[in-house]
Amino acid sequence: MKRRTWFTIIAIAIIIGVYVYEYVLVEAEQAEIVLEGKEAKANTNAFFLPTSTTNQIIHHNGYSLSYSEPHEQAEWVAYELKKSHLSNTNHKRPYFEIDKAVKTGAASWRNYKNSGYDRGHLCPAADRRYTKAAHDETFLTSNISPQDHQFNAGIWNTLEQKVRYWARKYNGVFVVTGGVLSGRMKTIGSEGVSVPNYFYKVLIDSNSGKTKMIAFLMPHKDSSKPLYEFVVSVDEVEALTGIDFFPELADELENKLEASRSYKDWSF
DNA sequence: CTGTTCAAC
DNA sequence: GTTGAACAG
Repeated sequence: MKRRTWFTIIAIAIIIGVYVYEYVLVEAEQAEIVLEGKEAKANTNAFFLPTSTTNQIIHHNGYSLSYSEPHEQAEWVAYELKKSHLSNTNHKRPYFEIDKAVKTGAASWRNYKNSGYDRGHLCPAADRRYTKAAHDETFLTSNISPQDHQFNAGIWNTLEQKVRYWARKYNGVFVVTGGVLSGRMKTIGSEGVSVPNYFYKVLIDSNSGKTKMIAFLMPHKDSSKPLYEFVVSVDEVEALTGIDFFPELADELENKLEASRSYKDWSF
């Protein structure tokens, strides 16, 4: 054979080799994500997970989420905030990363760049400070929603601090949170990330005596009102979002707790 | 705590 | 790209 023919054969072999190598890498990565998901699921209190209206639930080690592809964000993020999770350790704030576990492709952080909106955490970084890994895991684009800075640093931040206060006081709480992804919404970035008009937070405590719930629904703007002014029933959040929050709970208890908008069992 | 921006390496 | 400091509520 001519030397040129050999060059051609070797060149083709190299190209094929690279493709096969990359294919194997991607497969291995996917397998790893699935495995991580399974391990993570074992860590989460699956009993309290809501239903997914989007059919795409993802389990990370520190939280689970249901991703809405049309809105390029999670419809809910859920996690258990144990008393033992509360930590004062400081970790350096990392860059946000695209969540590779989202099969339909999670939003890029670039959508938020110069959008005028914060990359607002759903599972707050401050709730996962017990390890660096747990902290950094909250910096995935599947865990953020566009939030007005005054809102995020204001009333929403106040609510997040109250959740930590309750986790301390009641020996842990289970948290479900997200933006209300319905109605007319503004979008940001080339991928069209929806800007929710409301954010909600639903809590359940089954660690300190009788099971209790509380839900908050907040317009996406800062407020100086007291937190309890934003308390609604879980049923109201369900009606707005289409999410069924605690389907595994015994129906009688679920119906009773979710219909109530009383906050007498929660100390402010 | 919640974040963003900008300069230097 | 990474890192660190300054800034704002």
